[in-house]
Amino acid sequence: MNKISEKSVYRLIVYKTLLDKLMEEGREKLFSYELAKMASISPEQVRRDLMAVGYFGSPAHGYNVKELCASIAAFIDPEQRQKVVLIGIGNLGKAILDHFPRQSRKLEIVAIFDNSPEKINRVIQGYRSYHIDKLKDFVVENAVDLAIITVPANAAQQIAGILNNTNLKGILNFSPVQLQLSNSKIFVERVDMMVSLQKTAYWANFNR
Amino acid sequence: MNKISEKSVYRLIVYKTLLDKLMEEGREKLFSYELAKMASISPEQVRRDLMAVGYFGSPAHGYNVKELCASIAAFIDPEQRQKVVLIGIGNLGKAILDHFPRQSRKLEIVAIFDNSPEKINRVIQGYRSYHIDKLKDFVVENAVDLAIITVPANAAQQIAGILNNTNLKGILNFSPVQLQLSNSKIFVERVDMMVSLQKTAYWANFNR
DNA sequence: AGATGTGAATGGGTTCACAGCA
DNA sequence: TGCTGTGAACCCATTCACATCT
Repeated sequence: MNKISEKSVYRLIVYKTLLDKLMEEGREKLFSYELAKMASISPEQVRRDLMAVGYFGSPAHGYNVKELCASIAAFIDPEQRQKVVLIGIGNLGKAILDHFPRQSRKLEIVAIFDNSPEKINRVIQGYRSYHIDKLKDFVVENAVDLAIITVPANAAQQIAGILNNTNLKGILNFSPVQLQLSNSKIFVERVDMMVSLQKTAYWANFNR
Repeated sequence: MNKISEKSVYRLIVYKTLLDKLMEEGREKLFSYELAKMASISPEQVRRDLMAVGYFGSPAHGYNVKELCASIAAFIDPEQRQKVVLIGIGNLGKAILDHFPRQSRKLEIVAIFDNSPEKINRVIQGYRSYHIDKLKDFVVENAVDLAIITVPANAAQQIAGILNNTNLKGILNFSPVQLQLSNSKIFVERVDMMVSLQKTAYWANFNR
């Protein structure tokens, strides 16, 4: 595997999302500048990113949408199906369940967790819910790959402690807390909505 | 104002969030490496970022938490209070209302919008809701600064079109769509939870 | 001694510019 | 002609290394 930057991977996923939609609409080919415009990125950047996936377009006709899509998928999608758990069934957790693509080929939510009695041992939005006490055993026994943390700030580090001693591979952390993990095998991605909002406020006020 | 990078601003906001909590806990001083650890960043990076805000610590005692906090606030917080609207009162919108700091000095949600009859003309989580038809006039008449978009994919571009012709300064876009705006005065920050999840899946599988 | 602030070096990411192709 | 793929140049971000301070 060639080395590739975190940012390129992110953009490839964005391209893939756009291409999926184009494909549905029956689009057959497109040029780098078209994809660039849709993603608000320079055409050179798009071509540079595409070099990594090893699919080549034609100067005359650009890229074949279907083939390009397949090539990017081959590059970014994990080989095996990934088992995902979601922890924290509040509004944010439910929002993610809403957005989660049901027919995703590669990512599957296998269980959801909370500590509130009225939310556990039920089926919520089609997913089976359990108490957090069951989290550790569940992750270990089912070889869960990824966890999405959507619990409030005060509970986040406790969850991290539980997950720290499992074979988990990655965490997507939406809680407003920087998790401290000693297990450096676990990749952690953090998304803090309030930090993003403050960032927006800063740049909106004197952009440039 | 010295030029500063987008990433530095983001980190400064993270520092500020951490320092606020330390201050509440009564912490009085700290060293760069401590802040670095909490933010999972190198100490040099922290010091470099702090150069931009113009607050200087002492080699013997590090930084005074309260003063540093105030300096960062002076640097990143907008001068005026910013009026914010939220568009889309689904689970995601409600999640943001949950997380929104009520006593924020600088950011204030002044109204929320949706197109569903049972969600409008009410008070939801303490915020007044209106139909999207009212959005444009509201933004213009109240000189709204920022908009948070949490509507589904199919409605997002329509909202962007409405906001495009206002004096709005920034948009935080949570919808899974790259908004096309002709008004380049508007700063747009995009957060796509599903792209973040796929990114996590990629790096979790062969991290490094 | 053990921090800080910062010039200099390094490393990565993006854009430029152009050869090559249909 | 008008695109693609890509070396080279440029630019920005991070880290190193060290003079400086208490």
